[in-house]
Amino acid sequence: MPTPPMPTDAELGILRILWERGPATVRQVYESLAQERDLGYTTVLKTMQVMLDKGQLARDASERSHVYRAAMVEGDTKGQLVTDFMAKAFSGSAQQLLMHALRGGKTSVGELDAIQQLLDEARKGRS
Amino acid sequence: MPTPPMPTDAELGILRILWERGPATVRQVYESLAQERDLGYTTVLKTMQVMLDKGQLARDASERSHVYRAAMVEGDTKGQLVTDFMAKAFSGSAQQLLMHALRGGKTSVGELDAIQQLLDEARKGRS
DNA sequence: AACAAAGTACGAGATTTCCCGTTGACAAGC
DNA sequence: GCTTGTCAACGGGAAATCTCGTACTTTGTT
Repeated sequence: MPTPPMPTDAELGILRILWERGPATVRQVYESLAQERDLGYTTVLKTMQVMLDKGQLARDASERSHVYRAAMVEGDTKGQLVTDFMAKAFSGSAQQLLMHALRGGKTSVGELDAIQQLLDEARKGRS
Repeated sequence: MPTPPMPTDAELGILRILWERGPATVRQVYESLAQERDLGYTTVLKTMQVMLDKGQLARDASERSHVYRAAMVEGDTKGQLVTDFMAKAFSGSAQQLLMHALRGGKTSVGELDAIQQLLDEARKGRS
């Protein structure tokens, strides 16, 4: 009730689509997800209905095709997710987290610049 | 076992202890874990036995109290974990990951410095 | 030798997660 | 009016996960 529970993996996949595309129907979400992995339409529908019950999603049911959207602030949810993951896997160390995130060298130079900017801002907040 | 599967949450808790303390007996892991949350000795034992079967842990059974250790390279496992998480929650964006990790301002100045160093090294690898 | 303490092995219940088939409502076109 | 297609609703099943109780084994102590 007051605190919607942490999304499961399947739920996170749906949230990610809604975060990227904005409010969407079940079919739109389904078609995005089906490109990544094999699953049925009713599976997505059921999951989104459950998420509606949990308070993770909200919807506009005025039209025949209901339009769903993420119910919570995107940044809050993501922050909670990463904090939880950081605690579970890295004992809460942001340094370790980034170290292993940059490993593999998949991060572009542009992204590195953006990270630099984030870092500068975080520094200002401390001093 | 070609590919040891991704650790579950409970398994990750055990791995984290072993990464921090090095090889340990079930009782030692149990006592560390019991400080964080409430659970039984046999629960930890059983989980570690399952992990042994899966190839996530290895053990020295020559002594009466078996000594367990993480079977895979710590860095590889952590890298895989963070890559997977980054894909699921942030569509693979390291920038978004760090942005939400630094949110909340729990990161110390010393850690920020260490992150800066990581960033510089990553930059060198690109240019 | 008998007993107690500590540890492992085994099995299994409870819960969560994930997935889909089926059904019924509704609308559009013939 | 009947058929066809789309969608939400519902129920439930299979698998993974987490947890613990019980039984057996080994070691040490009296």
